[in-house]
Amino acid sequence: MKQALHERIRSDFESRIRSGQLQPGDKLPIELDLMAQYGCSRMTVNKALGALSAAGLIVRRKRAGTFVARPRVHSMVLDIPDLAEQIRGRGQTYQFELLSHCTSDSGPSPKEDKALSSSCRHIAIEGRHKADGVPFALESRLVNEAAVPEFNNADFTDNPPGSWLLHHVPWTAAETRISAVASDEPQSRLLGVATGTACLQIERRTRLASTEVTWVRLVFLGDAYDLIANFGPDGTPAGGAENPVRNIQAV
Amino acid sequence: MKQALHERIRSDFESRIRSGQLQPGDKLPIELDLMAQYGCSRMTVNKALGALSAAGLIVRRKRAGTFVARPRVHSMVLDIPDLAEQIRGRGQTYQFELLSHCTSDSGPSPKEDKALSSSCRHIAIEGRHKADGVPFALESRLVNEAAVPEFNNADFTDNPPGSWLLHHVPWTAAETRISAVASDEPQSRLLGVATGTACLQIERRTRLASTEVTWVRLVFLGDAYDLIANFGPDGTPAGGAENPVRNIQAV
DNA sequence: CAGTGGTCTAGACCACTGA
DNA sequence: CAGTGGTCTAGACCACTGA
Repeated sequence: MKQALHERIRSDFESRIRSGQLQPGDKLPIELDLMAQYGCSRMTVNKALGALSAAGLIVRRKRAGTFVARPRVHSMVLDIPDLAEQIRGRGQTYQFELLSHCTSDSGPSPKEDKALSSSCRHIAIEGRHKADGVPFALESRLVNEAAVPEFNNADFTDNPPGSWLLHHVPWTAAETRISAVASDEPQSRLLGVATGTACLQIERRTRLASTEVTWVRLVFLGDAYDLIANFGPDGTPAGGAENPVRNIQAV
Repeated sequence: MKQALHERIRSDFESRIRSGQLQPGDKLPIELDLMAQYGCSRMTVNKALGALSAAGLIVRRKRAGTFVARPRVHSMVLDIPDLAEQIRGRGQTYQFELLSHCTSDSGPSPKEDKALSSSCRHIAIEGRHKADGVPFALESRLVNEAAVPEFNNADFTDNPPGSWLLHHVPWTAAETRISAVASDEPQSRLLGVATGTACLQIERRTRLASTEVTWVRLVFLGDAYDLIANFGPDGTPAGGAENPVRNIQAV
């Protein structure tokens, strides 16, 4: 496949920056020079540099020129694992075990009162994620029935509800909260560990425009699960993350 | 300040998508129609839609047209807090307490053997983060002395080493690992909690091109700290995150 | 005040792909 | 095979700002 010229210019400079050949603060050639170097019009050069600027790799200042950005980090890119895919990628068997599944007209249980607005019918799911038959995570989920009518007919033996939703439901925004918690008594029983075991807890609310679609809380055994985030300057994903699942066997 | 036309077109459609007025799968007008609507040239329309496409909000297919994207999440944007800033933003006093600070020619301690390549001189720091005088996190850090010669003269009373490095050292890539751990005995003593308390552990390696700059491990009290991530389709930050620090008082 | 980037035009030819 | 987006040109005028 033939590469567009603006894309070649862009990736030329991206690799020079990522390799360290161009370091933060270094000056790039002015557009006029790049036109000559690449034998193209100014718009083509401008498109390439505009993309780098939008990605935060360079900073452009009138009259002064174009420079490699000094990174300021306020965010990074966190890879979201597909649980089933991850486990299978490690050559283990993945299994989702449905523990409970009910539809409710009333508001959510007190514990989850802020999860979804209580005015809508919702489906509540509890389940357990297993790798090679050993549980490594618990899932509590609420789904807005109005937003996802087909959810009740879904089958979760091969793919967990999260994967199913991701592939069947459009959404526009999500908020995730990551924290460490000590497992309580029921959780410990389901996970087969001592009460108070350190767990990584991930809570997420997903919306389609202003409609709440689903809320989920995942509780992972602390010594069985990691999240990995990579970033270059200003949130640009720099490299590929490897498998977030560390040592499921250690469970 | 006068807004560029391509930017106005871009934000017009972004808000229509985020508000739900345009939903995933909906078709956008073709470029020719948009030229007429906005009274501009095709390049201007193309630049606006190109930006939305690069952000993953729309999908463009030849002959078929332009459509609102069905989000596929493989990543999300995680806000990186500046600890001192966060704490002070809550009206509490922030303090970093240096517990140890030494320079070493030999390799890192066995525990951290993979942290930085042992061939270089490095500075090792141990410290404690406090909010209103109460410890809420521990920090272990290695710094490549060759990459950051000024580090030894830095003062960490007002700003922790992480903030100092962020503002003084250029870097190009970082990798972060997030997990839950149970505090060990020395950690528990320093944090003033029982051994085995659930903690959120963040490990990060930062590089400038291929040179390792610093490695850090932060251990937060689980009930004192959250991370929050927001995302729109395909990793686009959708909304602002609020303060990641939940209830420092609860320590 | 001159150098640099920001934006825009009015075209053009091409590549893809779905009706 | 025709509609749509992808890319590119050779200009233009302007806005900013640092030498």
